[in-house]
Amino acid sequence: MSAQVVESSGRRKGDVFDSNCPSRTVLDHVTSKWAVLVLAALRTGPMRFSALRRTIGGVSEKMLAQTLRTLEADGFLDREVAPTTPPQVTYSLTQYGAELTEHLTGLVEWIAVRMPDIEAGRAARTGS
Amino acid sequence: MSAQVVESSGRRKGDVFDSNCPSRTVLDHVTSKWAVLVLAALRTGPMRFSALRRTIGGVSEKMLAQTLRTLEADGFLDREVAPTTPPQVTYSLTQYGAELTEHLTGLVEWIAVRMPDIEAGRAARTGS
DNA sequence: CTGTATCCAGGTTGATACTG
DNA sequence: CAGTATCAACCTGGATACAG
Repeated sequence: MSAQVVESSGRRKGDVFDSNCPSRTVLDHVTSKWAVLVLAALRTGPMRFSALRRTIGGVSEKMLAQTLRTLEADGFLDREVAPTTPPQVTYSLTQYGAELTEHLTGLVEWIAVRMPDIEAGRAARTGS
Repeated sequence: MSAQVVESSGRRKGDVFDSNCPSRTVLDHVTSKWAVLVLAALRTGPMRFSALRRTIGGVSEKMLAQTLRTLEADGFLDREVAPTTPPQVTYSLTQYGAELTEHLTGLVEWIAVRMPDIEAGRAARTGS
């Protein structure tokens, strides 16, 4: 799993530490402010644009659309348009998206659970 | 684990979907471009400033220092200064930092492993 | 409803120079 | 070595208006 080709630079292929590696681009995409929340929201099932907008507090239409397009281009999201009037667009996780989201939600839930301890620690350091 | 207090807004306490929740701040910190890489780098052991700078491709001194200060304030990093000349500053993960990093590296490694498939999928969509 | 286009303010980043 | 200060450039992101 960690046995990989070593280049002259001393970095491994697929290494996120390499600023020229494509995986850095993907990493930036999925760890972007809104992408994390979009993926987390879709984890429980497909959602429409407006539902995502309502679920994710503080997101603008522009940022949501932009994030959705990026994630779709990366192959993490499927976009399905119902030819009705008005149109209904539903987003869902692809298989890759679902795998990715498992890792992300693990992170998100850990933060949610540990948040009280984190804040307490911060307050203690500020106080001392 | 998922049983939490429901507020009038319909959001759960500690919910990252709430734009006013402190956990959103922490989430933004740890998913920021450089924080992910700093934490991943420190996973294998303590490192000094210059070593981090070398390891993480493309990071500037300013951004590295800024990221380190944020993570330290959040309680994920310890900063130890050796009173020598020139000074040597070593960074290491706290217990929280180590837990957090486990989740992050899971994500990072998944991306590294899946990268070929992701790129192939992207190429296929572009071509069609 | 689900976007896209445009404009613009503000924050983030990087280069550079400087300090302990 | 390990930063901090400053400044300009870039990009992000929000508001608004408009389109399919």
